[in-house]
Amino acid sequence: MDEELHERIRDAVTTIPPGTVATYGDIAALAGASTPRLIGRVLSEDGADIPWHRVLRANGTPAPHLVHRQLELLRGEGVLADGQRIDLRTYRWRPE
DNA sequence: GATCTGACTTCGA
DNA sequence: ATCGAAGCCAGAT
Repeated sequence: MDEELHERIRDAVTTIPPGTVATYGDIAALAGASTPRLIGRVLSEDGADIPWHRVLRANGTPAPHLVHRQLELLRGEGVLADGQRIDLRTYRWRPE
């Protein structure tokens, strides 16, 4: 069922605690997605009711068009970005 | 149906 | 550090 994967991705993103961030690859692996691309696609479709701003790219930088928005939202949660890149080793969410 | 596009990642040069 | 190519999924044209 594709819908299950869809919801699983949303669930994984929603599971990210505040003040923490995760990469697309992490969400993909966590949700069982075969490719991180699905994460971005799902967020663009249903990323309205979930903390999509806690999802960053592999190098710690948000998407090009959302970079400004991301940094602002994250800043409000206590996640300070070093200029344009976020310290993944500091803020990266790790599932227990 | 085929083609393009898009919140991506990873490797090699 | 920068660039290009390949792999991958779903929706839109």
